[in-house]
Amino acid sequence: MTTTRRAYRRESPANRRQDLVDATLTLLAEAGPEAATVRAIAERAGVTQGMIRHHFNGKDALVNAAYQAHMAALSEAIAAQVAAAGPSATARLTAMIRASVTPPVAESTGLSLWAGFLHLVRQSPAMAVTHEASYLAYRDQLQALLVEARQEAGNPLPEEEARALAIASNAVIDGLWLEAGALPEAFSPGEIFSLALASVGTLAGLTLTPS
Amino acid sequence: MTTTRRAYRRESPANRRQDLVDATLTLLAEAGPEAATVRAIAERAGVTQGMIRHHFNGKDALVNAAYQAHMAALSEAIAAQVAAAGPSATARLTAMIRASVTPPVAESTGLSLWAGFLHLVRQSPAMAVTHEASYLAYRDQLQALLVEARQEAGNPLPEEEARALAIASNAVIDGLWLEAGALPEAFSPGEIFSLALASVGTLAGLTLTPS
DNA sequence: GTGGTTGTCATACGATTGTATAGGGGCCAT
DNA sequence: ATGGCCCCTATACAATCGTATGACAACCAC
Repeated sequence: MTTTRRAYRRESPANRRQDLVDATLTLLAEAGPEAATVRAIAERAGVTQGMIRHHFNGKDALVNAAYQAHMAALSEAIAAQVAAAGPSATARLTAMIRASVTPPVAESTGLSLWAGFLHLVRQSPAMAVTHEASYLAYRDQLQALLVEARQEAGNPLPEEEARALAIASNAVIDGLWLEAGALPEAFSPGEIFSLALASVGTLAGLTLTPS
Repeated sequence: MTTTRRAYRRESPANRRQDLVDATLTLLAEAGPEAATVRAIAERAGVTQGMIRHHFNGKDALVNAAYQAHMAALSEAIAAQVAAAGPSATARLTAMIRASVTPPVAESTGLSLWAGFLHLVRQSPAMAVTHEASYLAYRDQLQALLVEARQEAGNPLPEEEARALAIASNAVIDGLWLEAGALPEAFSPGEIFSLALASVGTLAGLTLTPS
C-alpha cells in the first residue's frame, strides 16, 4: 500500500497569492466568515493548507490582503467607468452613479463580503484606516463631480453646501446598493440605477439622464 | 482538596432566555460572529454553557431568537417614537426619520450586529423571511407617512410615484445610518439627523423641520 | 543529463469549538 | 421542615480550528 502524493504544478508566488486571495473572497462572500477556514480556502484555491502559511504569514494576513485587493478592485472598476465617460462632468457623474449600483460593484455577494469584513475593519486599526480612506476618497470624488456638474449646468454649488450634498448623495447611493444587495429580487433590473440617478439629481438640483 | 460548586440563583426560564439573548446580541455586536461562542455567551450571561442547550435547542436556535428579538426591539423603538409624535403626518414622518438615525436604532454596535446577522439571514430561509418582512414593513410605513404628509401639505402624491419615493427615502436613511455607524467620528452630533431630514424633504418636496 | 532551490504536500499538534450527559442544589408545595 | 422538581454546574467528548514541521518533487541553472 503505497500512498501516492498528489500531482501539482509549481506556480509563481504572485499567482499563488492571487489564487488564495480570490478563494478567500469567494468563500467569504458565499458562505460567511465562519466558513472561510484555512482548509476551505486552500481547497478552493486547489492547494493544500500549508500554502497559506508559506505565501502569507497566517490566516489574518491573508484576509487582510484579500480585503485590500477587494477594495482596490472596487475603486478601479468605478474609476475605469468614470474615465470612459468622456469630458463632461455630468456624464462622469452619471457614470460614477451607474458604476456604484451595477455589477461588479453592486452584487449580493459584494454586500455579504462587506458585512464579513466589517467587524475586522472595526477591530484592526490598519484595516480601519484603509476603510476610512477608501470611503472618503469615494465621497471626495463624488463631491468634486457634483461641484463640476453644477458649474457645468450654470448653477454653481456654494462650497459650504458641497459637503452636505456629497454626504447625502453618497448615502442614497449606498442605501440603494445595500437594498439591492439585501433583497435582489425586490427590484427590477435597472430600477436601482434609475432611482439612484433620479434621487441624486433631485438632491443636487441637476437633471441626470442615463446617457 | 474539595472543589466547591459555584453558587447560583434559580431564574425563570423566561428571564434566563432573555439574559442569554442579550448576551448574544452584545457579544455579536462588540466582537463579531467569531467571538460569539457558546462559552463566551454563557459567561457574559453569568451562567455555564450547559444553559444554552437547556433553554434553547442549541446555538443556532439561540442566535435565531436573538435576531428576532433585535428586529422586534428596533421596530418597537421606532413605532413608539412615531406614536408619540401626535396626529400630524409631517410630525410623525419627522419622528420616524429621527428614530431611524439616532440611538438606540442607529449605533455603531447596531451596524456590527446587522453585519453579523447578514450571512445568517442569507442562508436561513426562516431568517430571510423575517428580514424581508421587517424591511418591507418599514418601507410601507414610510411610504404611508410620505403620502399622508404630501396630502397634508396640499400637494397630493400620485400613487404611481409613491413606491419610488419610499424606496429612495428609505435608501437615504439607510445610507446615513450606515455611514454614521461605520464612521461615527466623521460626523458631528445631530448632523446625520438634519441631513436625513433635509434629504427626505428635498426628495419628497416637503419642508421638514426638527419640530 | 544532473544537482540545487524551493514551491508543495502530508501529517501532527495543542487549543477551541458545539454538543452530550451525569449529578448537585436552589426553591416552592405541602 | 422537608421532599421533590428541574434549574444549573461540571465534565467529557468528537470534530475542527489555526499553526508548525519535515519530506517530496517540480522546475531552473548549468
